[in-house]
Amino acid sequence: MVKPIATRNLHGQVIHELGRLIVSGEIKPGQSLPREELLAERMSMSRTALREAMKVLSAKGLIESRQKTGTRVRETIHWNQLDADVLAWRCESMPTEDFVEKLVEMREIIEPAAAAAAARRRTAEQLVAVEAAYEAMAAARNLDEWTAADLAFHEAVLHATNNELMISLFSVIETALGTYFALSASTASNFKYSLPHHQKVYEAIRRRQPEMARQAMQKMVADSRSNIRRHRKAKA
Amino acid sequence: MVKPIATRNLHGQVIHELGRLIVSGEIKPGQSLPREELLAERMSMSRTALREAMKVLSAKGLIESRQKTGTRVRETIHWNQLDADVLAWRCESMPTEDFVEKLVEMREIIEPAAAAAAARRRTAEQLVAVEAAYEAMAAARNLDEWTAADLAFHEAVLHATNNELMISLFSVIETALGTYFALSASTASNFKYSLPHHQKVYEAIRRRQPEMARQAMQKMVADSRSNIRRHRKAKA
DNA sequence: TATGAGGTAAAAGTACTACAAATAGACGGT
DNA sequence: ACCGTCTATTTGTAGTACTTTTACCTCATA
Repeated sequence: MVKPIATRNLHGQVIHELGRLIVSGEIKPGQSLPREELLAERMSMSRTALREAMKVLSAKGLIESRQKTGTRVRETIHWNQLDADVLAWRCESMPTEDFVEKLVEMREIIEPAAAAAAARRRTAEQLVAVEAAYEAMAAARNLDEWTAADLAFHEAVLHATNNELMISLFSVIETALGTYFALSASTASNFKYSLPHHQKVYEAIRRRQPEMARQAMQKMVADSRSNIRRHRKAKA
Repeated sequence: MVKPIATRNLHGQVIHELGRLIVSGEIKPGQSLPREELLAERMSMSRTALREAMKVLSAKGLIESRQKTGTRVRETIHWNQLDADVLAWRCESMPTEDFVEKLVEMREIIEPAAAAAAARRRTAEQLVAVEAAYEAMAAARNLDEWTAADLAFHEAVLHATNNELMISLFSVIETALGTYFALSASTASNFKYSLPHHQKVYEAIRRRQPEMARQAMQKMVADSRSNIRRHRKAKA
């Protein structure tokens, strides 16, 4: 689930490093990178490996290379913002407040719709997966177990939509939940408070009640949104 | 807007070629590619260029390379289905009926929500962009002009949400509209029939009426969905 | 027979070099 | 002042050599 990012490869490290620099804004759009030969030398690596890393970044829409001109960082409009790596890099360097808002907004749009679709089309096996995740949440004895089960729950719901485009949005939910747990770590005491919400969603999906599922999920996300707000105020 | 796909680079071509083969299912998940040296020779290119192409595909989650084992196609779950290229490759080899359904479902979820958000948060400039696109649709004198303006309209709405995660979903809308026009080409005569829908959306965004915008957009998408259905039946 | 240590080879990963292709920008001619 | 041409710079491609990882085979041992 959560990838180790061990990335022991050389270009893996470089992808990560450059990606983070760009996404965090330390290298701004329009700005151009040193030419390959020089950059490779500066990072003490071969041009070959560097180029492979750059290809990956360009695949994610972060950079663009042209002969003679060199390589420049593209406008944020062109970034694959939904790419798991891009999202992760964005969160690494302290997610800004408004980014968290945007993540929550996405959840509010995606998840209720997904829950409804799941209630409509889920197979028996997919229901089992949702149930299993719910049970794991109920049984969780610490925050780690809870977060793992929580993620599994939301992923199972997305899978139950039987729409792979939907499933690909899991990267967003994953990131959103990740930052949520990071922000509301204070609630480590009663981390299970949202269990009833999850139960309602699960029940609605089981009973094939799309509208019920939508509303339950909507409440859950709205609740977690207000929770973040509360936490932020408490800290301010 | 629509990228030329000229992709004169060698590895650009290879990315496209391999990507299409994988996404279309001609090379199935789990299956492994010939080893780099051999594949490079078979495609009459250098290993260097081939590897750069493969890095891009692995960045999109399509393949995975490990030493000794070789390179294998990953399960579809891991594909970045929302990536513009992946979507395009998928449509190139005859989009299946259920894929079109999934695209429409995504539109039904995303666009009404986007319209509502745009009505809430659009700036003056963003409104101008939406208006300009609408005017262009009204002024369109042939199908090409219409499709271009239509795309611009939907893109402008997404931009007006001021949420870049939302904006990244434009690739999905673009693909959906593309296949829509491809399918309902028969309506080339009265291609402007959906103009009133667009007007309502535009008006609601102008007047900052989120719920109105949501409903108008919802109707628009629902209408185009039923239009596809009708067309399919007519053909069958 | 099972099991585990160790060796081997095969494939990807990295490095270096050389050259090709494109093109921004300078140069020069009209 | 304009327009073609030339040049230098930077990415793109190729080829080769070597390194690292690791699946799998071998064989000794329990």
